[in-house]
Amino acid sequence: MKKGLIIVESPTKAKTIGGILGKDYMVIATMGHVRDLPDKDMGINIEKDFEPKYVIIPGKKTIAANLKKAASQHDDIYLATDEDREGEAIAWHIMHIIGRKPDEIKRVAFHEIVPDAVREAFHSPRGISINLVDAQQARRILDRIVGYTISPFLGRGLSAGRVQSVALKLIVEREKEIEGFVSQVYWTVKANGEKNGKSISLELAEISGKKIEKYGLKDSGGVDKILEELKKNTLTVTGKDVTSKKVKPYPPFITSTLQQEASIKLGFSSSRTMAIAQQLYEGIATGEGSMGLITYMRTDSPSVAKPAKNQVIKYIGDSFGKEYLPEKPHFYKSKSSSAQEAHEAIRPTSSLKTPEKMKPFLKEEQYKLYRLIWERFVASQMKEAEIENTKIFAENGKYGFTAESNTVRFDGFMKLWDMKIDGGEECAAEIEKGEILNIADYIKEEHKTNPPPRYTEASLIKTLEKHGIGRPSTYAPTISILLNRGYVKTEKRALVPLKIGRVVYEILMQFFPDIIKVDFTARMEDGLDKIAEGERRWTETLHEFYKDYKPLLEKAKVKGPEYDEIFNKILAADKMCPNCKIPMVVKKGRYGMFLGCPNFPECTYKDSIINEEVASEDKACPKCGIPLVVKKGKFGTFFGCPNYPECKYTERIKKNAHYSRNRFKKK
DNA sequence: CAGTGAGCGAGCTTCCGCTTGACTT
Repeated sequence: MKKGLIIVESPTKAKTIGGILGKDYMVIATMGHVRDLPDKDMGINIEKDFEPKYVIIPGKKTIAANLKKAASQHDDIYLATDEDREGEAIAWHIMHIIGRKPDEIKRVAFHEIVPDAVREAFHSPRGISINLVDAQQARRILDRIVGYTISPFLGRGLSAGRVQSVALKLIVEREKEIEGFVSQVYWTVKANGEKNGKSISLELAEISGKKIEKYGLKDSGGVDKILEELKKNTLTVTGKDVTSKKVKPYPPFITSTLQQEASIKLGFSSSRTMAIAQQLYEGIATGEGSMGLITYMRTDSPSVAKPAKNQVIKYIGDSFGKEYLPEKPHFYKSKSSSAQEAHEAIRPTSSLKTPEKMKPFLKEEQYKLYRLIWERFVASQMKEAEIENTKIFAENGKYGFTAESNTVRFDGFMKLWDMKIDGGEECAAEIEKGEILNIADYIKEEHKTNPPPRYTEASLIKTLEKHGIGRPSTYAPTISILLNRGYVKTEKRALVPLKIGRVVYEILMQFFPDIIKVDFTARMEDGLDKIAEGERRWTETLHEFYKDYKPLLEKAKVKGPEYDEIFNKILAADKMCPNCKIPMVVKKGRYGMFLGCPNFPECTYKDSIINEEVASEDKACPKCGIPLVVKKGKFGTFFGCPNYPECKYTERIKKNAHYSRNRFKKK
């Protein structure tokens, strides 16, 4: 008989804990949630104080059975799920599944899976925090109500939710901003010359002591006059300002920053980054057996376990020299108030496993990502870089010019972590006050203002995180949902809304504007905090939400003409029925949306809706090498080769293969 | 589920968050 049963979420965590505590304990992994609201219906009795109906998740029946069996064989049961809202709820659900009372289980938690922290946690077990569980229930139920009432309102194949719909809103509104952007022409004036054989360029910054605003010179004729005047005089250096500044390293990675950097530096999508990180976490076969190379990859905390910190500090001293160590070790904490910090930062499990040493055991993409994680972590504990900044001020009559240069005095962490420092004018440091500059020419340069850039997966995740929307485990899946539903597509890594996405956005703005406000989640989180702190009952928070939500729902049920107008305006734009010569309208059938003639049933002409932008994706026939075209078949639209019937190549439209929501579902 | 080379069909699938399976010939 073993001493006790330990229940955790992840199999890797189970293995590590087993290794620390020895064979006296049995460790089981739940693979995340085991019990949840049912899939097929709402599962909430709103009239009865939002009473939830929980069921074993279909794909988790075996795990639930294993848990029950193991529990019956052990007296001591330790629920060691993550110490956050979801982890507490998982522990609570397991308690119910195995049929134990609160005083018959022990709740233990640790933020770092290192021997000291784990042993200490097992010495001081606590009970389940029902307040935290209630906060999770409120979150879960609110999301279910929103998702399961708005989605059917939109129609088959379409969906809405607290997180995905805000993501969609950000993308659509950015696109509108770009479409409505009016570019403005503006000018800059430069003085180009040389000193000691090096070129220098100063920019006009002031006129009569007044600073020129950004995009301030809009008149080409006026700029020409300035140039004329400038040519009459010399340019004298009137000031030189040298300052030194320290640049701190970046914190070690958390999920969102890893996804951002992997996108920028490696060109990986969020889901690809997560899949590769998962491999590094689960274990890589090296000469000394299989071992996890990185810590857990779904985290919102940049904190670092003490042994790991000591190890990297020693490594830096040994490999780079003591001068690369900061006076005091850097300490990082989360910037986000919504962070739950159940895990530590994403870092190598050992700093001594350098990317070069590990390279023989890694696939190319694994190596690239591991290297990024390793370098970011080691750099995060290195000394600040020292940058010397030189500013030059020069005058030509009433016109003031400036030039700037940056020089790295001490590279510090930049020895490892590439950071762009704008060098500026290389000879600015050699210029002295009082000097008359040798200016060959004054020129004007034409510029135009640019619209804001489209979101990329990385910048969207950054924005969502900033507003506390979504969690480390959902950033990549949320983007996959938008892609798979045909709401958006990627174009050179930028997210571009499609017609279907615009329809959903317009409908949500019309009927549920409050739900897709960017600060909706923040306000929800405030409510959840109150529940977690025991200041409020979870049902009260839900009642308060539902009081405002219900009228919206009632109003939406009526739909009204504006509902159809939005669909027709975007999806049936300019499509005419060839028989009746009148505009077609969007119809909703068993198999989804299609275009029909308003004269139905007299006229039965119909046509498919094609999310045209999807069709324009640069997909080529692998046999013929020519772009595929959208075809219509009995199961809807698909990509086909234009060479049909000679070439019968086909491809399914949409479906991002990286992620499917229903992987655990069984028939 | 997968699959599609023509022309069905007018209300039943959907959310967010946890976590990666391991079929019997």
